[in-house]
Amino acid sequence: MAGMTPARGDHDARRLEVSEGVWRVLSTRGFEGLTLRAVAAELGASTGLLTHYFPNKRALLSHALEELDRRSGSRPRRTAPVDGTPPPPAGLPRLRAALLDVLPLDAAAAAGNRIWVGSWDVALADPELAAAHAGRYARSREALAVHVVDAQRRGELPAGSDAVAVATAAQAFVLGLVVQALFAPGEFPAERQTALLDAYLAGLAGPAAGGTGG
Amino acid sequence: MAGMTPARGDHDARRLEVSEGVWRVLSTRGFEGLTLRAVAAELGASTGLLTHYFPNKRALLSHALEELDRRSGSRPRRTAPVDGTPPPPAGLPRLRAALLDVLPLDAAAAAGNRIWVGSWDVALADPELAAAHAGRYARSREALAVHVVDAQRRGELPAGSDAVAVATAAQAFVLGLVVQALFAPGEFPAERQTALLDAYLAGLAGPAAGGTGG
DNA sequence: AACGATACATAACAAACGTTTGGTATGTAC
DNA sequence: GTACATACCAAACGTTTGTTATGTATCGTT
Repeated sequence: MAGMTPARGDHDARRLEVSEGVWRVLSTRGFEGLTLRAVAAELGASTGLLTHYFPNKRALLSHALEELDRRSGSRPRRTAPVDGTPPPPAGLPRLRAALLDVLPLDAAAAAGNRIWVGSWDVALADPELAAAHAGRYARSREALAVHVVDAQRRGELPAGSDAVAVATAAQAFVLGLVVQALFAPGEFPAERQTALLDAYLAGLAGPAAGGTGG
Repeated sequence: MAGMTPARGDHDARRLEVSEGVWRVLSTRGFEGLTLRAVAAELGASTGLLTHYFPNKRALLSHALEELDRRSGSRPRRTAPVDGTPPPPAGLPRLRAALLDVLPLDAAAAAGNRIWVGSWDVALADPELAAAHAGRYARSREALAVHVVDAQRRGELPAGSDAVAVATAAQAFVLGLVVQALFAPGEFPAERQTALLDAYLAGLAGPAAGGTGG
């Protein structure tokens, strides 16, 4: 059953397999090492296969990044787990879960984050990719802001502060922690990352007392 | 014996001019667009000039990054300004100044940060560069920790918390803010970056205001 | 004036790159 | 069975890359 007809699902499935090869090359050799030949070798195929499913290298890369975003973005493990585990209650626990989802707490998350961090160089030099990235982070901030508002309604976070600002700051915090953890994985095991995040959230909840001018 | 060859300073000065060309190419075209010919064209010279001052491309890049680090790292504008302005007092104000120095508050700082963020991809794929980066961030954290300790001694920050953890978290915060500001400069003008940082610092100072003892 | 080192420019080099081309095998439609 | 589209592989294309080789002008020293 190999090399079959064009059932539409097969085509998209094959494109996803190719994207997985792209991920593997990116996470080990970086964008600098992303060549069509490297991806083809990773798949045990030829470059002809790649050009058959994608018009050019940019399309190959864009699709891989979009697919990676869908994987780790629209289906967060901790916010809405796939197994029987119930999701954390709305409000602060769910904000915490969403932020934990970003961190490189295991090897798979580290590989994904390594790709994401690596993509920043090429994205900042390519307006189209830059817009895609900016949109992604804006959407992520909005999602976090919803959790912040929930937490404020429940009294878990001070009600006076700007929810969007809190969400933006929280995302900045985890993004920066990702970078540091990738460069010094030995110094940033999962427990330390979690502890740092919890300390950050405690700082948000702590100064509650009423007015927050500004 | 003095000066049998062209003055040593001239040689190093020329290497720095070359590095400036490297910066210009990196900040506009990214690491993907860093080629010897691009740098040569940027300098209005030939690739022969580059190979005369650097043995190969990696050395060219390493030197440019080290020089960039020395520029923005060992000579922070706000922490120890060059003009007559007095430096901010030790403790929390100086911590704030050091963190502000990281942010892309003007075009020059944005260009430098864009290079730095772009370097992460190639650095994560190159053990030698990765070690250099990890060392840089570790040193930066230590410097921040000193300011945190100062602030704790002065009662500007709660004395109970781990100074290294606070410094690490603060660096994560500004690093992540850098990334978001680079991708959405319109949404993150200097005032907003400063406001977000000040809110973060207020959160650090806030929760212990009364001193719960111990 | 002659010399050797320095400071480049010019040109060539093999390797690697993204892309194109031509071919084969296989499946569906009629 | 003919016709046509899909799914690839293998090879080649022209370009770009980092690097090397060669030439030449300049300058300090003798």
